[in-house]
Amino acid sequence: MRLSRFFLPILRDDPKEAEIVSHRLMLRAGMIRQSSAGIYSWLPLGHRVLRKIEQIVREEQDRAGALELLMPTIQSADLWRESGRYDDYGKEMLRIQDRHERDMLYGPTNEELITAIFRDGVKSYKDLPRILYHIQWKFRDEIRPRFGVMRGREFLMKDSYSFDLTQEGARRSYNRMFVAYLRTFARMGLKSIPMAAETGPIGGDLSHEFIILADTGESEVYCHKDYLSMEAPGADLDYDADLAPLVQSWTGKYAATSEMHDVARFEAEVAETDRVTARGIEVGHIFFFGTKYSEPMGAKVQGPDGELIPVEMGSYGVGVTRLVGAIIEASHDDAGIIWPQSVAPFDVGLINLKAGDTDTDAACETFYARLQQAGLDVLYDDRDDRAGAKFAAMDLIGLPWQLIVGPKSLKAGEVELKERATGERHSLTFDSALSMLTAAAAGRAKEDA
RNA sequence: CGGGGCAUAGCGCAGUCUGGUAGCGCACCUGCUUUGGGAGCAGGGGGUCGCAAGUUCGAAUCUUGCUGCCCCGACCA
Repeated sequence: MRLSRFFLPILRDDPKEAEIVSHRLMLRAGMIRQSSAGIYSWLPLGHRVLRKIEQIVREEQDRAGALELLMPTIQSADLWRESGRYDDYGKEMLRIQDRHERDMLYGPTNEELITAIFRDGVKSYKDLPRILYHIQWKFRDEIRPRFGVMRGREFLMKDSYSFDLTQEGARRSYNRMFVAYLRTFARMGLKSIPMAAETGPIGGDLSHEFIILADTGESEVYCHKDYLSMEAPGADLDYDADLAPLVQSWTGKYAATSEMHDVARFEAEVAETDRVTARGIEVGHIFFFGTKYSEPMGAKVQGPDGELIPVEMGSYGVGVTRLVGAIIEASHDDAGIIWPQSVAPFDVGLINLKAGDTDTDAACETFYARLQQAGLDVLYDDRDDRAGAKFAAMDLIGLPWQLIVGPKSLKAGEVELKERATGERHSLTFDSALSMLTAAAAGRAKEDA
């Protein structure tokens, strides 16, 4: 993509309404614009990141055996009356009427809808277990939206729902999603830690929040320091194997958000030198809720003995739009965003330091073509602008690599390759730079495999 | 929903107290000079001053009502 043809409305000054760093940077980098409180338009740069995150989530869901579908944003109130939540949900739910004055709502979540779909389509225990998911816009009329896309009213969410015959089966589904989440967040360059969360109506230990650590995170978290060095399972993981030991290894030590924090337990279970107190952002939440919806809504299957059994369900959410902000909170510096390679809107920014100079232009055109041929996503800054302005813009939007091409280095037969994360710059031939870049991209592809 | 604040050009702001027909920086357009970390000079374009009513010869400025947005708290992926 040539920057001269792209839509990238960068702001030099901080918009005053943006308090936290991710919100400021997203506005300044031309990723989003606010439409109204807690509702945002995603501009091309932001949209690219959103799609990349969505795709990683999708791939890991698929890998774990979940099946993608797509449910509507607008739902009928009748379904919610079946579960009893129409009256319980309160003002967070956006209620609307169609032209026939039928009560409708903009879905804040999809338990009712998925349960209805499931109940109409599945009658036998032989069709279990299943995990279904979709990635869809939700609306929750938060009392006070804030922090940009981190707590918007309209947000993109991946929500999965598991259906099992027994609680033991539900635990296996839960473990699948648990492990899928470890991989999902790791692929985005995030350190995520599962933390025990408030258990639902069923109780038990099947509820976890996935927290990523960021200095500017909204909640205080406490955990054993071993979690910081644990590696998410690799791509060779067999989801059909018994995942319980793996889940156990990620839940065996102390980890809690401030709501669940128990100082006495923390101090008893974790040696003083192993205690970590940090700040975190919740990016995923998984829980088991048994027959809460299947019972009242009649989602039952026939068991081997012919009896009707309400299915055991769980639900598993990932805040896709929130992740965009969360990644920035976890990865930025004074100059701007620092995208992990896997979610970066482009792999590399090609900077023409002297647009209009025949030799430099020609070299850049060649490099641009060759980078693309190598399968790299390139943002080519071909604008006639000052070097400083180009550096500043490229640092702000945070592409992982900058390939800097100017007459001086060209004369020496070289280009400069700058790594955004470290600021390190290497002078080298274009061919060497190209192999470094393709190696970095290959590394990313390998993680994905 | 309680408390506080803001609303003037794309962004950041001044002007409001003391009414006289809108200004600054950045961004944008044109030209010249510049050119490796947000250049200089000159010339330009862009605003129903959030909306509505009122007071007045005259309202960004005063009065009343409304709306939107932000911050702090209770709630959340």
